[in-house]
Amino acid sequence: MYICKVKLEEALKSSKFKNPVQRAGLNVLYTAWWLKTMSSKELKNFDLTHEQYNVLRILKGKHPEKMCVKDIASRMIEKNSNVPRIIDRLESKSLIERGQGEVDGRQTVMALTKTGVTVLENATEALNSIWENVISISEDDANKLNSLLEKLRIKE
Amino acid sequence: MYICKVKLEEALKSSKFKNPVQRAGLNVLYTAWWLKTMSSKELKNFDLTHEQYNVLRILKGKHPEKMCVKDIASRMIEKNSNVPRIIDRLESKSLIERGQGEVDGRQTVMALTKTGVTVLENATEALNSIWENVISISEDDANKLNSLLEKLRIKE
DNA sequence: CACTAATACGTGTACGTACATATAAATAAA
DNA sequence: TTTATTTATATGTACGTACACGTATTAGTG
Repeated sequence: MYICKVKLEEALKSSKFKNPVQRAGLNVLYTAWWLKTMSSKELKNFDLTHEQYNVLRILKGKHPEKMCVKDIASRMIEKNSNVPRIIDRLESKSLIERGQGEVDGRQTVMALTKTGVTVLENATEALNSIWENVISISEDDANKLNSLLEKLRIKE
Repeated sequence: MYICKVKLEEALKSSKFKNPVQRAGLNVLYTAWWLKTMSSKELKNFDLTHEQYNVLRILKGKHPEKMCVKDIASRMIEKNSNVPRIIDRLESKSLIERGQGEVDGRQTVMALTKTGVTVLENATEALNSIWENVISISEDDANKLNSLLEKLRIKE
């Protein structure tokens, strides 16, 4: 049902990898694309992009407290996300409410609206369900995968 | 030296994951961003984006044969890449030469120029070196990682 | 307090993605 | 061969990223 459930060699139509480490790097990039595409297709039903969903999910973590742009940015998966623009779209869809910070006037602070909470809950349910159905890996293997990804990123 | 060499919890400032599978999914997404950002910073020295480099690398695989847009697209990591636009930029930098297909007039075919080959070789050397220095995982673990990523993507 | 530096956001630009649509050429069908 | 369909590519739009720069506000310094 879902696209490109294939070995890396088939996905890239290539079997010329320098070494297992290079193959692993490309495999991570390809798997990330696969995950993101799969999730995006589901989120489209809720008129959300992957990034907009991510911001809503982050806001939910503190709800009903307000968060500022910087705090949201620091929790995004992609660290260079241009949060103000993502916020613009969420606000125009009335999923968040935005205002100026009272303590620090430089800050823009925001929180989920009631609609935002509802949309997020529905989207999360759908997304969790998709992930459960599509990602075929045991909890045990997931733990191993987590450990290896951190080995890849972290020296020592 | 390189950004965000930290556990996922620190990177996302969150430790609330639904289960190891969700954590693994987010870990893949974050690691991919990390790899891509690291590579892009290096490729910038050659005035290339990650995607432009990818197209050059694909063309190199058949060089000096020409390839058409479709063949390149099918080998890209991100399967929705808008190849014609990436090609535009490579052509304007004289890294590839583009023409109409002779066998099939619908096709746009292209090949690396001499400059393209040189730039690619230099960029590849730099990129390989960076990956070797920054990715801290043994070949053995890389093999395990490859196997787990495919377990994640592929049913059965 | 006045002045400077740092910080939080906003915005412009180049590039890329996702997707819909357009166009030309090749292929299939009548 | 004429018409219809498919295929290969190009292009327009909305969205996001990466990065530079501008502006307002706060914090720090003399």
